[in-house]
Amino acid sequence: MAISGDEVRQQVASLAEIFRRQGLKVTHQRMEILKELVRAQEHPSAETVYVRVRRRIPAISLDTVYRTLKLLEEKGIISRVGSMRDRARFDANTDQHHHFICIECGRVGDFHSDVLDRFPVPPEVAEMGSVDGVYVELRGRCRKCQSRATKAKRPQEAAP
Amino acid sequence: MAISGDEVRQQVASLAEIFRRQGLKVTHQRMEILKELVRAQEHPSAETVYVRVRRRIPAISLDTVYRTLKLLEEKGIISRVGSMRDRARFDANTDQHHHFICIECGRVGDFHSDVLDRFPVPPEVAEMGSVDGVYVELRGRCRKCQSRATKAKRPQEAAP
DNA sequence: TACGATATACGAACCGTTCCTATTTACGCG
DNA sequence: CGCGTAAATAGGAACGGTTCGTATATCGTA
Repeated sequence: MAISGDEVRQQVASLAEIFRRQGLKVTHQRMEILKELVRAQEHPSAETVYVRVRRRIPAISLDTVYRTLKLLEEKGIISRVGSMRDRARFDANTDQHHHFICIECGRVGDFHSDVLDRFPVPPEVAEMGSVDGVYVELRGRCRKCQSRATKAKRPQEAAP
Repeated sequence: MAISGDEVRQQVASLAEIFRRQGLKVTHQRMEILKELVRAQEHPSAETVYVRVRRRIPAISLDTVYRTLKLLEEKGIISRVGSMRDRARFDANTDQHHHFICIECGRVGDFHSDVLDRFPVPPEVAEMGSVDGVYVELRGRCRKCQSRATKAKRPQEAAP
């Protein structure tokens, strides 16, 4: 859940500052998109944000919404629910297990964990509904991508 | 990691049985698709499976691969990596938190868990690479979908 | 206020996935 | 072992979410 009520009004006043701090231009469209997202309680889709923002900026384009959401994500101002990979990946193993995923190359590794399999459902979640599965992703960089990055970076680090 | 080596050869012989047990026809295409998936070590995409199976069945269509993978998933014979939702969802909250997601309507709820945030990286994962994030989804049915399902089912249960 | 860099709107393009439909195939039955 | 029928496939067209290309408009600064 995001913030709400009076808090929103206070925060909205400083949303422009968030953009400025990142060296981004403060445009009408960006302000409304971020405002709408902060106000939203339910993790909206790009389309949903688009529809809502259009109430105030009827001429806004869906493309601007997509570009802005992507930008905000890159700057760490917002986040994205779930693992939006480009394509589906399949697994012949249907046993209870979890994944390590390289955020650079997409490599997937399996692992097992009793702690995760037995993770007790927190009371706050129990109120939301019934849980019948735990899906966990550990995200990081695989060996190969790590060493590749090191090789590429060393010259830069050595530079003034 | 799936099974491998001698195990594969044994299992392949009984793959047909897996289909029959589910009341599905045993076709050349299905056999090769499942065989390829069982053999694969790296959670391949539909496209990858397609390319590989085409080495043995040059005329197979990509559509058949997609239909078969979907079918296998529905029957619980294979699984899918990650949360392939239809569209991206965004969140103005960038604090460390996790999600409850209703598998029926897609509703998303946030929750916090120190246990998950502090989850120690298992040694087997440490060997794969460096971990810098834990993403957890508790999957289930939200209150609304639960009660809707109950209402819809009762008449059926009452029927002969 | 004018200028240069950056953003926007719009429509076209993209890409993974699914749908449509004619043809082929698996397999229970004689 | 050949038939008949329901089920599966190939091929291509369609689809939906997302991104790109480009001319125009806007922000922030000098």
